[in-house]
Amino acid sequence: MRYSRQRATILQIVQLNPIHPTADWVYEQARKTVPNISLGTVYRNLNQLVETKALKTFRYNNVIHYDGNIENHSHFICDNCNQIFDLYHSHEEVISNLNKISNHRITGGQFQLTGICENCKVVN
Amino acid sequence: MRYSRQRATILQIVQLNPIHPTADWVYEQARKTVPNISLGTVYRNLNQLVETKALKTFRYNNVIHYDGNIENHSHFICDNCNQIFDLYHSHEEVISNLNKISNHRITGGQFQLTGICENCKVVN
DNA sequence: ATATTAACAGTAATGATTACTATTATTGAC
DNA sequence: GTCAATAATAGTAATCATTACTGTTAATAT
Repeated sequence: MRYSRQRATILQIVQLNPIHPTADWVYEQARKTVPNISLGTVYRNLNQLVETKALKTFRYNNVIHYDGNIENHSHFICDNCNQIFDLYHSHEEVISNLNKISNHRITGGQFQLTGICENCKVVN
Repeated sequence: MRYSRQRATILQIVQLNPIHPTADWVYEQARKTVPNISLGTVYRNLNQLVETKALKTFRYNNVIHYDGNIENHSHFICDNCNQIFDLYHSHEEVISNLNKISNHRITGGQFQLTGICENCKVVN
């Protein structure tokens, strides 16, 4: 994999903005640094970065979100403000509990939680 | 909501086939009963049935899957054969545990587990 | 029986993502 | 430093699941 300014920029944008951005958001940001970068380049590089495990992804509302946080964690999405928060808990524990009640060999999983975030709680 | 043969057929197909079918699969089945049903009708009715809580949905691999099982349950997808299985466990317990470690008010969630199913376990 | 209108079939549009292609830029060897 | 080989790019076209639109059909209340 050869160096490119575009890829470096894209990686940095996702890593410095822990808001779980979409390709389109990354594209808009990247244009500030590399004005005529193309959306295709953004998608291609994001996918490469996911492949090399520099980034993670998940899908929410039909759209792929990219995550510079590659630790094992869940996502909590506020029903009120739609912000996406990271949620740290023992995935191993949940998975080992599920393996106790199932005959499958469960090895991984994605947890997407919803509710009201701590900021919106006061209001609602 | 007025009766229609199309909607009745669609509901029955999803309810009788607990394979978490996609709109396209439902469409192909429905054509056997209502030969010139249109894909748009399938989508419209599936969405209506979700709205009236007769069906549930989840997204996997970019595609919406419909589920006649409206009980609270998770999905386990085999990495080997890609079959989607239902997984019953106490969502309440997982959620209450997460609420202990989080300041958000977590009320619901979707759990998508992966691994090797019991059928593929023998081979792999 | 008939008027009202929800639901339909068929088709066009949408929106996120991916594929294609001629051009540009990185990199390793000289 | 120069240059050849080719990975990566910009720009654009294509794809694919899903939704929207429109004139026609059919369910149902009177």
